[in-house]
Amino acid sequence: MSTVSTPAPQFALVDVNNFYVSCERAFKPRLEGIPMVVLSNNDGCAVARSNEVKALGVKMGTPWFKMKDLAREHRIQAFSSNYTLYGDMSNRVVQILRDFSPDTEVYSIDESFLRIETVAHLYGGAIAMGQQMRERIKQWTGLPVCVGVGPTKTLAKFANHLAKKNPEFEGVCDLHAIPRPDRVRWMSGIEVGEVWGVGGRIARRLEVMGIHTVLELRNASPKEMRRHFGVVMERTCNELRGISCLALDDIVQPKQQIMSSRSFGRPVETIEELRESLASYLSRAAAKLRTQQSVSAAVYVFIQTNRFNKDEQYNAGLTVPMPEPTDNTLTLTAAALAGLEVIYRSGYRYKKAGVMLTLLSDKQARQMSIFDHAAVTQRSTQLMTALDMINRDYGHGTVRSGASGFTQRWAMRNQNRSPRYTTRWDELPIVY
DNA sequence: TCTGGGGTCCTAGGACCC
DNA sequence: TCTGGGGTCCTAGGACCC
Repeated sequence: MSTVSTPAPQFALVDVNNFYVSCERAFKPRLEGIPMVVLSNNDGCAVARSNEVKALGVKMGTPWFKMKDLAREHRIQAFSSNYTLYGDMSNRVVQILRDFSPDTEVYSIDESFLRIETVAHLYGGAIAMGQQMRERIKQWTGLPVCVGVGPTKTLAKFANHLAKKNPEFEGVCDLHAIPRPDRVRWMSGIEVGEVWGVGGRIARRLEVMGIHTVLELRNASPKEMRRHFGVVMERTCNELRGISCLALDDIVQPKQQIMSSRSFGRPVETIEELRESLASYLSRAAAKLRTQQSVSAAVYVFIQTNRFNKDEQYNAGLTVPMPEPTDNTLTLTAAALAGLEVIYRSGYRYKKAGVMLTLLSDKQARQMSIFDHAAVTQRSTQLMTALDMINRDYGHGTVRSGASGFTQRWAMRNQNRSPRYTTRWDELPIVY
């Protein structure tokens, strides 16, 4: 009989408050306290809002043109998104977190899960550990984070929500440290739609069943949840009860599909411009494909008109199988453009186009086709490696296929992007 | 004039096989 | 006249996430 008891799992969820907004503020402290938003690609929607803007009732995803009046009235500052900067800041936060616990899952650009049950005591417990994470991340990157701790991922998310919304937690909430009656009170005060895994659709159906709050979902029967909504909801329900069903995904799995698409800065009608844009998206997707050392056996290409317009709509997509899996930008581009020829119809004003690489597999393990030619494959790999190196060192798009065009009049709008402070020598911040 | 982009997992139902 | 049923694989679509 073993006398060694494994400690119960303890998950921490660390997320950066208003991540994109906070990244901008880290380099322009004068923006602190000023209402501001960061806009999606094409300066379309607000995808990050400062607390001041949230207080004005602006919802996530509000189109910028719809809030212009409000913006004028309250002097809301708007920034175009600067993904190079955000990606780099995100990596810095993850580096810091890995020092606290090696069992770290990077869940999204601004959130990580950590398993902390074996290390929390080194810092004086979960709450003290959370406070030290906050301090170090603030000091080293300038970013504010909140920490939620619980026995399951779903409860850690819930705790994080409490930490974010309620100042009395001082940015760190450990559910275990909250007395039971208080936990019940917190759970009964928050809408069921806030639970991780419960989206708008399911929340509405739950409401009809009389389940309105987190507590009511926690107290529902998991079996019944499964009957109505499937295994995902059964798991969510169990996780709320403290039964851990979702493990930490600390090993990064290669993506199963890689997408690149954009809305155009203005309507596009000609096939020439669609060709250019698709070639340019494809080179991004293929570069990502090579980064994860995969090859793709099929390219999906699609074009769409503006669904918000009253014009006649045309949406089309086509999957083009590759004769053999490849990571070569030029081969994949040829396939995508062949697909475009099939689906293109003239006479429409296109708003968006994109490509998706699918049927991905590991490049090393790939089956050689009988037509495969070692020398050809090797030349292709060398060419792509050189391309990736140049674009890495001199900025993406430095070397690209001629098919992607030179003027790129279809390119997205991006009117107010901040400098890429941390990744470009010529855009370094200057301190006077 | 202006409305993002990139993912995952699950399930139902059809195709196909024996 | 009688015209099965179960298993597996694949795909499309729905739901969710940030």
